[in-house]
Amino acid sequence: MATIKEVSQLAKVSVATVSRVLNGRVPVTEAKRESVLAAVAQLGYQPNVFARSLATNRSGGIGVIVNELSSPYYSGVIQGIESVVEAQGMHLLVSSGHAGRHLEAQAVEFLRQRRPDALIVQLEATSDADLIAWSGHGLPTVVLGRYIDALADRCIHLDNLKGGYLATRHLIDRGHRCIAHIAGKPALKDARDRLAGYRRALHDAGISYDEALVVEGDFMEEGGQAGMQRLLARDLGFTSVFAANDQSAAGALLAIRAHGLRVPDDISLIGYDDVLLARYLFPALTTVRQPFVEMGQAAAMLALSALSAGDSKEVRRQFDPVLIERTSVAALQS
Amino acid sequence: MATIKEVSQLAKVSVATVSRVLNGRVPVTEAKRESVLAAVAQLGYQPNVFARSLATNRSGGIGVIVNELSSPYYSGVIQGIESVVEAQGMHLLVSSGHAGRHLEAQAVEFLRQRRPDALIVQLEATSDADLIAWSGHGLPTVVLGRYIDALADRCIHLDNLKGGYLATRHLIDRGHRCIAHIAGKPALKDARDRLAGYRRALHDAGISYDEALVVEGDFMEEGGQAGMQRLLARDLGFTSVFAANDQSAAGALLAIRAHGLRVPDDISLIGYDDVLLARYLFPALTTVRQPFVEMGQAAAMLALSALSAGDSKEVRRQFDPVLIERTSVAALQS
DNA sequence: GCTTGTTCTGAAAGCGGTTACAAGAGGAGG
DNA sequence: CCTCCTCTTGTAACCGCTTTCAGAACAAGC
Repeated sequence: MATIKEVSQLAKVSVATVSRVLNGRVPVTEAKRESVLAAVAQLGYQPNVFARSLATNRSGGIGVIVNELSSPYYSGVIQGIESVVEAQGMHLLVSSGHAGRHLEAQAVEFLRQRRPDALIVQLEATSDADLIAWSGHGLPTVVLGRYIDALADRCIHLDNLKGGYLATRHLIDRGHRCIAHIAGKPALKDARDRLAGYRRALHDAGISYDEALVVEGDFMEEGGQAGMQRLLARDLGFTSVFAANDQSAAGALLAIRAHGLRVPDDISLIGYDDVLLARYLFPALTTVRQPFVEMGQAAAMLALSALSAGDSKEVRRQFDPVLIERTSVAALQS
Repeated sequence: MATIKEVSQLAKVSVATVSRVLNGRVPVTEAKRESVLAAVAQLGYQPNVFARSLATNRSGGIGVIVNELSSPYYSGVIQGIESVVEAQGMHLLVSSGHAGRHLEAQAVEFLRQRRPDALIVQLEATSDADLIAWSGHGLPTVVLGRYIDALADRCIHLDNLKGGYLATRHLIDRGHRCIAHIAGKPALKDARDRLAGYRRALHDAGISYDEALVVEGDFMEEGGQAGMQRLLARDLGFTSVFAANDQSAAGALLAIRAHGLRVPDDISLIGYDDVLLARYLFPALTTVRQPFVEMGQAAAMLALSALSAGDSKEVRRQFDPVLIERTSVAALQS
């Protein structure tokens, strides 16, 4: 593999000049520039990124941490990040598969050692305080899926309260008054916010909140299924269910069907996220969409803007959930 | 950020000694070793990976190229790769979103510049010859999802012919004799192999191959839907369909339903891949599973073994498809 | 006690770039 | 024609680590 020195010899200039031509921020005589370029082409020269990073103390990499690479949520986000990072000639360092506070911290440490120029994290178990401490530590950090006051200009998030409101409101608009909710683990802010949205929508419609109509799920199919079974066993006469995410909704669907009821004829069902499977469920799931890819792109732009002292003002940080109507919700005959 | 020099001064040894205790392949007196370790701990020292890479000419990174990060196929594969790569203390450099020969080559070039220690590629448009040429170029390369003779010990793949056979055979075993097939683009080897498996199963069962029963899809929902419509329009009296992947099957399901028919009562349907949505379709899709995560892990192990002059013999390179029975296939009353 | 052999250790030479600094070239102004 | 500037260029000092090489230290053998 050719080095800058070989290029400089072939082009009959100094290595400094080669470097200047390649980096282009210092003017170089046209004749020399061409000579260098010709030598570069002839040798197929490619700068050694290690040497460059050592000298500049920049890696050209953006670190990304998500909980699970293969989940439909995060993979959309990463896709979004990747598209803008790579368009900037930078690369992605990914780390995943870390559930729990300790493992998350370890993942951050792991990436930090690789010295990315910026970090984008979507962490669940880590506290706000830790996040604040880390991002103060010299490495520009973008926080995905959470809003932290102290890091306001570095947070990309979606208003989950509004999303929960939207979903519940949709059911109310269709005539439903008795609405159950399969929540996520209360440890997750997303889950709490969606629940809060649910409660506010009920409140605004003058429907009183009934604790018995809410069960705790786990954002997974099993939890949705189990939650729905408990709900059905209580026999409270609800006509619709808002599940805190699509997977829970899928589980709920199974339980409803196993109970001999039909969606949406007997029970209307609405999910959250709009992942791929929502379209494929039968009936196709009405749900609340989170723009994963766009949020990933925004996160990447924010991270990059922190590097180039650029235009972080223009990056959108808050995203709105939007209702996607399919066929799992029926209007109630009244 | 502390450097090795500061550590050496604090520990009152030379930088060489610090390096030796950190890398641990050269013996160091116990007293000095402890002194160094203490200094490292006190300073919170972390080696600079750029300098290390420059000196050793190893990056500690594994490059991965896939077509689409957010697809359920590839994200499973990446998950698998990531788990073993990170367990080895190495990291992942990912690049995606490259459809077409030219962009694929560009992605390879992009990653090559970052000098990963090995490369794992799942490429569709690139020819075998190019792959052979690239992998001869000094960078250990593992090829996913394809079998190339010249690279036999560097290929991880699944026997798609067997998978196609399995699917078709399953329908035959259930009494079906008139079986349609929604294929993938013939440019893709996977698609051709599955079709070949379909034909062989028919042949083995003494059923003659009817070209009119096969339509070309695109591995996506739209293609599956359109293909199914064409098939139905031909009115050939088939009782079952083998779709070349689950998404096509999902599309086909839509078309069947739109035509006023039911699955599996009127038409049995079988897919391929066993991605998440297969379980959630209604009826749940009988399909052929590809072990994505395991294949990713195998690819990573193969890549790593190429570095450590290790035990590549033990890595499994060929994987078998397995039939997953759900409820989209009915036995034919005869 | 001296030689020989075996470990350990430190000095210093890379690895391949970037960039501060100084010097040369050329043009403008007096 | 000389001086002063400005614009390019080359030299060389770094960036922080690994590793070779040679010397130091120590144990063993005679």
